[in-house]
Amino acid sequence: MSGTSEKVYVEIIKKIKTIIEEDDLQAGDKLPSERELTDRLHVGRSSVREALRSLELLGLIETRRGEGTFIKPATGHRLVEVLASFILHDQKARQDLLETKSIIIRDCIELAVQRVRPEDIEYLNGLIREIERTKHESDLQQLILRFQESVIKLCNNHLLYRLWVELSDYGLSVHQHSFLLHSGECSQLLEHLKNGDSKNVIQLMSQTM
Amino acid sequence: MSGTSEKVYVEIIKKIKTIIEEDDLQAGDKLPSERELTDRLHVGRSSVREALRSLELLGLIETRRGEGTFIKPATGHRLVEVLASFILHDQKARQDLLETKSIIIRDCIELAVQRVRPEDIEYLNGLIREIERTKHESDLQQLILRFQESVIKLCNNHLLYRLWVELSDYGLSVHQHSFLLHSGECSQLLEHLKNGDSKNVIQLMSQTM
DNA sequence: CCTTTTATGGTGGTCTGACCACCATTGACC
DNA sequence: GGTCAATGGTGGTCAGACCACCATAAAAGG
Repeated sequence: MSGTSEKVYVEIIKKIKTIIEEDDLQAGDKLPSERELTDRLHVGRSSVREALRSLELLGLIETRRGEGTFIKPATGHRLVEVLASFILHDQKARQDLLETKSIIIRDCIELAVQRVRPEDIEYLNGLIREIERTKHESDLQQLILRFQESVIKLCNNHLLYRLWVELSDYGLSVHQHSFLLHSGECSQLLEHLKNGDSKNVIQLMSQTM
Repeated sequence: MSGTSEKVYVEIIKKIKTIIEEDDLQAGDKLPSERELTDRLHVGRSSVREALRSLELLGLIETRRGEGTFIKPATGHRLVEVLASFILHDQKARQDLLETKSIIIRDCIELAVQRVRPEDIEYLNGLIREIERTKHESDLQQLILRFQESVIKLCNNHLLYRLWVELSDYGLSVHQHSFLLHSGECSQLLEHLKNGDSKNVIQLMSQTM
């Protein structure tokens, strides 16, 4: 007859969300400790932990032993990992994954060529100069990955960008490694981008599956 | 120095996945009880519960008090709910959402017109006949929703379809209600589909935000 | 005075045991 | 044969205990 038919741990998740909003907590900020939440919400610590563990698996928070629980910047890594391992069973699913990623890339680039600004070009130019200067292989990979991400980000749609990131991670869990452009292709891509030639940009980025 | 630096509840999730694979459990099947998992995996029941609650929040399993824990068919409802409430804070995010959904719809339709088969047309025709016969408002909404879903599904890419579903649910949590076609528009849409006229199909489906 | 070391309190991580509410089945009763 | 109560299994929740880890403060050393 009471109001709360919801499970306690789901209620706690909502309360935590309320706390975040009321205290205006941002990514990186510390949440109240498990024991404090236990006292404030009048529930058992195990229920608090069930709520926190769920949010952790979703990638929304991060717990550091001996320190506390912290809000994570919104990326769906863990989520992807779990969903991927549960969902990517059959061949059809993998094929759909590749097709979808290809489509999302195309969508991003089409928006990108419309929305790219001079300062974006300048930034990418700087990256390419760094890429050409770099001697170390590991640094090179880092830079090229950042270049690719930056190109996708030009779509100026964070949700679409995140979809790309998640699909890339899905793919990673299938292929075990990611595909990077060569340094020469980066400067080619930038040229096409400057010319508004979306077709060739898409063709290049589609290699980065 | 041991192998397991991972948290116990994450290990348990992996073990559960293994159990599902080895026993070839399908959606709807029952998982071992919490106490049995406790014994089999040599861990505490609270850790087992942390794992199960996490999977429940992800929408991968369902627990029924007094009965047991069951595997759910893969849909991301709860996930969407949680992510939406946590992520959809600012106006930009909502704008990105609408744009992304619009793009995904376009992608689905473009694939759909390439892949639609005669039997699909026949099925949609049947739905339209039902829609025209129906008198009850609630039945009508159900049918139109199924029609819209069926059209999206024609893309024959389950991942893309699920993205659409999730984005629709996101949108639902913003708008509090969904937008349906009118019954007349359904038959118009089917005509365009038969003619391979993706532009007009996209235009109609884009209203269903 | 400053640096290093040690002690301490707070934090998450895990396990155990207990009790409750709920459900399905069984078996006694009518 | 049908009805209903007892029973055992299940998830739901709580309380307490102990451990490992971290940051800080206090004490020791230079």
